[in-house]
Amino acid sequence: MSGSRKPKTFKLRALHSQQKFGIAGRSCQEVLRKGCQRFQVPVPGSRLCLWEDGAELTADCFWSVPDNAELVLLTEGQAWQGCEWRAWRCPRTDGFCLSPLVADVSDISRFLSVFHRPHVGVIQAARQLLADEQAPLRQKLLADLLHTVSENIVAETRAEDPPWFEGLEARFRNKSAYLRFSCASRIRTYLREVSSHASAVGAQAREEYTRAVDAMAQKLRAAQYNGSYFDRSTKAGGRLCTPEGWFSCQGPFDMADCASRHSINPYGSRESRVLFSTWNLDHIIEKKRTVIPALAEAVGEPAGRQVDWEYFYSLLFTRDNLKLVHVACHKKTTHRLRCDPRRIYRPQAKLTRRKAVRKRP
DNA sequence: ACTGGTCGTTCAGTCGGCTC
DNA sequence: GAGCCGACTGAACGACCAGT
Repeated sequence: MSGSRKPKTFKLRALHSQQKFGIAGRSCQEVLRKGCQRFQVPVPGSRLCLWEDGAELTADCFWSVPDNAELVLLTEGQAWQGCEWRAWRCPRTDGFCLSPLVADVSDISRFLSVFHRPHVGVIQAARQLLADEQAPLRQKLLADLLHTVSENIVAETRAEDPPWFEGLEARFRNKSAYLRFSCASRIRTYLREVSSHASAVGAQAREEYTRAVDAMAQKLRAAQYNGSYFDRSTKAGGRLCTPEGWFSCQGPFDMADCASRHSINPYGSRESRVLFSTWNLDHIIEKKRTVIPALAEAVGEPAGRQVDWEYFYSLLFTRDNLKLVHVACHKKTTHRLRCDPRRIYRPQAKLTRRKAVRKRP
């Protein structure tokens, strides 16, 4: 009879092993044989137990075990009492519930999945625990948990998530528009700083400096001050976040990535929005110490060459030279990086060629 | 009403000079 | 050499104002 049935599937692991393998068979013996082969252990003396409660898998109960049940392969002399359980009071029924303790990577993964669509009971239980909690560490863990599960990331408009907009001007009607504004505002400040440096440039070079700044300002206006970097509704490539609004720290200026794996979703809650304002756009090649002085110097000694303002534009206002970093990854020490001397002026060959083309009738 | 610019302020950190 | 202090840097925000 069992021969006509579809093979039963299991997840099998060896005792104390983190790795699990999918395995299927039409009988207890078949699964055991395949399992022994997989883990390179002898069949004689080996047996299969349910991971959950340690009960031995026998021919009698083989077909009644749920599909994809987790099994532990035990060799001679080994024993498995089942995973550890802990009791907790369910706020819904006010009765005790049992759940397995976190044991390995896949279990943690399952544990984390609770936060995607948290059961109302989980939230209530956490609230109740937090209300009575005195230990700071547990307070923090519970508060973080509650904060995470109460985020309303999907909501976009003021009507959908009024608390998110608390303290913001009425003109901001959706989250993306506000974050777009916030980014553009930061970048406008950079432009203002570049512009205000004109007074420090020698009188002769000032005109050229102002011309370069004007060109950059025009390009920046056309790009809407690159506000799209913070706007999750922008298409990929134009934003620094995921379509859901998650930003990841890009790490200190001298590192390829963030060792602490900082991340944030300012779209989730008012608190996250406020916290996000402490994240910085860090110039890899420093704006004030390096880029602005280099631009001022370049316009001062052109020697017939034309300053490549677009190169400076990319250094000052674009992600080519900007890293979004958590405040802890924002190193304020001198970066000691220089502008690329080959890119400060437009290539001479091109200029000559352009002039030549212009001279033609 | 919206957009964009300006100004003042805050905060955290680095750096160099000075004093003990 | 250690500690203090002021100047400076980098980044951000809110309030206010002017133009469209």
